[in-house]
Amino acid sequence: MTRFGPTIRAIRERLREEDRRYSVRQVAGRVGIEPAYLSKIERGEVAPPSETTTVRLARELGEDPDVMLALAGKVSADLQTVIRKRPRLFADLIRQLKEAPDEVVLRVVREVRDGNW
Amino acid sequence: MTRFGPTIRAIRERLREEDRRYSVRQVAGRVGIEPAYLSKIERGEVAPPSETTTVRLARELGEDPDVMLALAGKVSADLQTVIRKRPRLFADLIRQLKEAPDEVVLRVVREVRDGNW
DNA sequence: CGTCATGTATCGTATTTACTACACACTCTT
DNA sequence: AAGAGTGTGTAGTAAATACGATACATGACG
Repeated sequence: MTRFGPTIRAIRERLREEDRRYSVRQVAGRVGIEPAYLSKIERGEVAPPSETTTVRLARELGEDPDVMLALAGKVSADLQTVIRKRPRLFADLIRQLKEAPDEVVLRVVREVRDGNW
Repeated sequence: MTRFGPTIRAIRERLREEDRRYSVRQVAGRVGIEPAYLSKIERGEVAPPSETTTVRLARELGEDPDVMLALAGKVSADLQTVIRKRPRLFADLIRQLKEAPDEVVLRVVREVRDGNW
């Protein structure tokens, strides 16, 4: 059901065509897990790894951690912390934006970024 | 470390002063857990319960589920789903609003609610 | 005084999460 | 042809999660 593994594999293999340092073994080594484990992750034989491992993997492969976490079915712990500090506010906000088109969300992001509060 | 248990206890005891149906046993019964378990939760002897149980408990006690989940150190699964569908967008938005005062967030919520997209 | 309800102590467990360790077969290079 | 490197199969595990079941002591109540 999860496309996490295959996606990782695709990205790694793409990188590997230009750089031999992107073998299962070497990547696993740099990320700090066992090669056999990475292999299983890539084939979806096991569930996606922990947040920490997922983020390290994302960085190693030059991908956006938040996107990879999403593929792994997770939401970064630091985002959760922000939400948990003001649950009503953020719950409302997120539910409000649930169906909103990308542009609307983007406009809000920019508005707040540039906003002089 | 977690104020979840004591908060639940306080709320339940307050309700109980006016209604005997808010004993550990009866509440546990309606929520669908063992009284002994609820007792341990309230005293913080065990970690806060699962999302499902937390939400049922919140409803039973007339409290906001999102707030109770926050106290339990969790973020509602449906909010996480929303975020996971557009991780970059929502990650940006939330980090952007991390330090923003309540009013600013509130203004955004209203703006989007009334917005005619 | 008996019984009924209260909260709690104790013990146990199924399931999930997140991995490690080792060995093996195959391929590629030199 | 030998060695290095490649991916993977198999087996196992420590820790966390999320509870259930039973029994027990205490106090209130009629």
